[in-house]
Amino acid sequence: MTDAPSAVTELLPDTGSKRRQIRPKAERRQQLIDATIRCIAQHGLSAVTMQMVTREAGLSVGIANLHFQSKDNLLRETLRCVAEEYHGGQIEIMEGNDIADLGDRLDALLDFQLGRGVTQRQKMSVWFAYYGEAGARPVYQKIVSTTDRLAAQKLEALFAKIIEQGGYEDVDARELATGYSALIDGLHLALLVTPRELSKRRARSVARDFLHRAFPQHIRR
Amino acid sequence: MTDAPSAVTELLPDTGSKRRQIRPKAERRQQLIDATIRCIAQHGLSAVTMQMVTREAGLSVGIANLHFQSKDNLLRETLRCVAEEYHGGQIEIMEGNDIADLGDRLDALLDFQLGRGVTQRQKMSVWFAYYGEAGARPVYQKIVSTTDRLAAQKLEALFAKIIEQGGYEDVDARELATGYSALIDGLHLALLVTPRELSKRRARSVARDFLHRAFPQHIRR
DNA sequence: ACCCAGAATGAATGAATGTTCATTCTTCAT
DNA sequence: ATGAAGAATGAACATTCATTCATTCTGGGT
Repeated sequence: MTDAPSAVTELLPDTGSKRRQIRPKAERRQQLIDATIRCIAQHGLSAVTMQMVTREAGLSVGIANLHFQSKDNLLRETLRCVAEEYHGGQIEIMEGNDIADLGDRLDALLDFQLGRGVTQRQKMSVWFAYYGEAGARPVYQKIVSTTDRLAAQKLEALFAKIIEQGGYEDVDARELATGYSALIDGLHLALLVTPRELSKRRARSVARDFLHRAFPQHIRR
Repeated sequence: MTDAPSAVTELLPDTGSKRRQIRPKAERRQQLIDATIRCIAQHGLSAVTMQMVTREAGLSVGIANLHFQSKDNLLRETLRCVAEEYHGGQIEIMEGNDIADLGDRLDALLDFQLGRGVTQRQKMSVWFAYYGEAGARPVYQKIVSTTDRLAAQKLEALFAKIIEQGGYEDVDARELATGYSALIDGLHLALLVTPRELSKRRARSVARDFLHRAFPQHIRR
């Protein structure tokens, strides 16, 4: 449930706990982004403060403005990081050729979308925290919709191939891709807000059901 | 697109614009909640301030703490208001007997869920703003899940009746209800974040497609 | 016509937050 | 060993925000 200790210094074997460490810029940036994710998940986007984030990262307050120029920018980069991880993972599965059978590839996609990595409460919380603000902040909208569009295109292409292969009638790839994406988002939401009502197992089952109805030859019940 | 003037005083015909008005408690509460909804939609939940809300309502800052005891409470009541409007509307359609044909009733539900009232950007923004914070705020979770559960039960019951009537095989009411709810939520999300990619018209078509696949006799393509 | 219960106001207050920058410390090339 | 480049620190500052409350104003009851 809880994560690893937040301060990197705590993980290193020999250093005294308060020794100042100098690390490359990229590493510090990631460290701060990870801390931001944990803070958003635990306290909510609107309650996150710079002091909270830097303390969670085990660093001083000034460092956040050194590596990111402002709180706004840190939050932006954190969203970009989560979005790229999610969409990147999807795209890798969809356009990779390591899984030949299309049904299996769809299965792998589903496992990724509703599996351990993505549906961790932390990541889901961040995801929807930003969605909540997206209506008022064009920057967030842009980050999400840019990565989103690419993934949607790949999904549509995969569906089109499956439709062709299976000779499915009355199935429109674009329409179905939109529906499937919305379904997955909705299931994530339900897992986040009402986890008692919906287990991950059942969420997967619901999504498989959707796919089975469209592609009965490729996805078995 | 934009709403009516915010200050009630502006609407009244004869009063000078700055005359102080005394109104019953319930009316002021609703006035403040409406203003809060507009503010959240326009600026995002995390940017909403008391001054912003009271100015939007055309009232002084002190009044918010007079009718609600704190900002926290105002936000809570606003969520409750939106949640009850949404779920109440659904339940009314589902358990009302004014629509005899089950297919038509399902159609009415879909129209409500993706029609003018609910998918106004304002309401959707509020809805997801709270979802975003729900992971960190048990109070929000409780408000949403309480109303949610009731609507889910009614939907499951409606689906069960349709399944019985149509003699549909291999369709589980509970599973399908979960999927449909998730789909609608996901479509709302897409309408909010990527309105360019998805029109309301197409969203409705996607949802109808889902229902058609499950209940071909009741919902025609 | 008068009064008063209580609705409404908004300046004042104190707490919290983002950002800055003078200073300290670490590392590594020389 | 030494010095310089720059990474890291955290006290200090200015700003913003929620909340309070002494005061003003309104409308209905008498």
